[in-house]
Amino acid sequence: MSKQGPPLAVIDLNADAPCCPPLTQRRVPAEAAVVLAPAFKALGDPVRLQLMSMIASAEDGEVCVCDLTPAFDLTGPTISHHLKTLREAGLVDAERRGTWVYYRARPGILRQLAALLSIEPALSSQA
Amino acid sequence: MSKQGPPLAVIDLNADAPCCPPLTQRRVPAEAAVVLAPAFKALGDPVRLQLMSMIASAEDGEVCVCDLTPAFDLTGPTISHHLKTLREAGLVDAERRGTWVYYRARPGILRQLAALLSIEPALSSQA
DNA sequence: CGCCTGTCTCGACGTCCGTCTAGCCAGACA
DNA sequence: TGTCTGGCTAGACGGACGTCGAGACAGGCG
Repeated sequence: MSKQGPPLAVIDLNADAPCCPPLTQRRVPAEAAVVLAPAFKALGDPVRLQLMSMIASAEDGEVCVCDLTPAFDLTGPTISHHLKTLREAGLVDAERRGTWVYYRARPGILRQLAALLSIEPALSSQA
Repeated sequence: MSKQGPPLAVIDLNADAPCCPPLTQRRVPAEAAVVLAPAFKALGDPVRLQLMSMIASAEDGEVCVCDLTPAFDLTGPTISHHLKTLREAGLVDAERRGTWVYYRARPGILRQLAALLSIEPALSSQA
């Protein structure tokens, strides 16, 4: 392990402020690309994109898995697998309350991705 | 073929206006998810994310492949393959001029993706 | 005209992904 | 306490993906 220090830890996907300027303005650093790419990858499936949308647009900010599963022509385990992928990508959080499991979006990383793709300059806290 | 009208053709990834409201506001329709997911998938690789960034942030709006290849520890064919993936996802355009091939970003689809992830309401209708 | 440089295409190989079936665990209710 | 329902995990299989090497094609230059 001859890693040269911890240059990766600085990238916080849950921070409110974007980690990097939009990719149209400056080349994305390799470290940031390694961290952010899995999030894009997780959204790179039609089912997961819809799941993410259903979770993020939920009225109460959260959705029961029991409402997610019947919306697709897929078995329960498959939906569960996709939700796990979204969870491991840091896009959603899961919480069990009684009988049901509820999923909730993490706005921080969504902001990161949006900022990276945005055409406008990053008008956030960083001066 | 008892399709009720053409619901798929309306999704134009190169349009300036977003095809759908942000995914935090309304569930992404299945048709849109099928069209948009491949673009996210194409960005779901660290190499392609950096390639996309290098192309989109280029000074002159375009980059020569000969400037892209040496930036990675990968062979020429592999970079070419990644560029082809970006091309097939509609994210970039390629043009041969003389000896070299130049790549250029397509801002339309980038806007689509950014709008989909944005937290703010869609300020689309305004031209 | 012939050679050189730059880039893409094709084929191959190992790995990862999406989906399924089967089975297990946790909580609710009688 | 027994049973039912909801959701996750484990294992397997077919297909797609990432990478490479070899070869082909286009353009420039002497």
